[in-house]
Amino acid sequence: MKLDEAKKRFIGEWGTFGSQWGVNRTMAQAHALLMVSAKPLSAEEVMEQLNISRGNANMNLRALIDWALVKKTHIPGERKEFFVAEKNIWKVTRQVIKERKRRELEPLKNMIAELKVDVEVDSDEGKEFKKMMEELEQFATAADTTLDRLVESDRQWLFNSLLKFMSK
Amino acid sequence: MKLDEAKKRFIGEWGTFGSQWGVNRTMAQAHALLMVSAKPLSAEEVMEQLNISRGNANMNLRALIDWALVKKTHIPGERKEFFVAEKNIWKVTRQVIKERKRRELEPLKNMIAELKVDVEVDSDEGKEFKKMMEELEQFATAADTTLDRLVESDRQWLFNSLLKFMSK
DNA sequence: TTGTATTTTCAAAAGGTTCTGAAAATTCAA
DNA sequence: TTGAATTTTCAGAACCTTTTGAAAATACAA
Repeated sequence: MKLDEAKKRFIGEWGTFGSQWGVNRTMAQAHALLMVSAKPLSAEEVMEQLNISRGNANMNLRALIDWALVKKTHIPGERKEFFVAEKNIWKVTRQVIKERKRRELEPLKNMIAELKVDVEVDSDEGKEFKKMMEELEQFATAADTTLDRLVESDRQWLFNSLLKFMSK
Repeated sequence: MKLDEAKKRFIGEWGTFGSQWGVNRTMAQAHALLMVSAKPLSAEEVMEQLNISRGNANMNLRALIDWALVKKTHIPGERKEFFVAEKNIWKVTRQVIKERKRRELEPLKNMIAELKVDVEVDSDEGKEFKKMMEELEQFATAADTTLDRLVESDRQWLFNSLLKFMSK
């Protein structure tokens, strides 16, 4: 298989994968394109390679920057801006976990905590509801702390934890 | 806060949370509704509580059954079918991980393995690409095995691993 | 400054997903 | 069987998200 074809397939699949995870397909594709690109690419080049409009390229590249998965760069002698992706997959994963935790898990925890406190528990059903909220809170807290540890830890974390399990 | 209002807020938020994770909002809401419901509900009741059509209720309840998050039940003397959700949040999480792993991680792993083998590595860029695929594969495998362990393990896993980290 | 290259914005269009509701199919008590 | 209750299906409508592309804004060399 030619390199170009392999890259295209990877970009396509990564886009599909992303869209299953609530990430806009084009954003995931742009990320994949930059991940497998040896050199920084200009907005123009991203437009051409993905067959998308200028506006679309601009919007999705900025979203990637917002997620801290891509950085702007300058090339001496060039006026254009160029874009480079973080290529270390562990760093990428940690960054994604960090952002999603902040954007999603925290609001959820706040909501649960609030409902747990505010709800009237006069009926049996009320007590059941409160119990469910307490379990959810316990779960969210455990997940939160574990993910924090993962984000703070070095790239070996997953392997280490894996080895521990293997040797049990 | 009245129990009904608390339930409504929970259902709404759970729907939002789900839609950020690529799950149809209504499906997540139906799941939430059944999670906080003390009794099995009929399709009719789900329609009423969520203000959705018969077809929509049917489709999403079946999707929940397909994900093994909800089961059909019968109530003596009633002809209708009723629906109950798995209420143990650890079981729910394990089930979701299991399904998504199967539906998403496995195809991704296959694709990467294929590209890694098939790609021509005559150029430096080709070598770079292959290296990236190898890193991705390594990562996917580590994630896969760790998630398998998590799915197979009992509900204490997260707490145990948490304690280990705490005591380091 | 001025003029050109480049980036950003955003209203409208396109595309995709979800929902509705009525008709068809199924189930089951009698 | 029959027929009423219940569930399923699916084409079209509604809704939501993404994309386009041209105009406005910005950056910068001269």
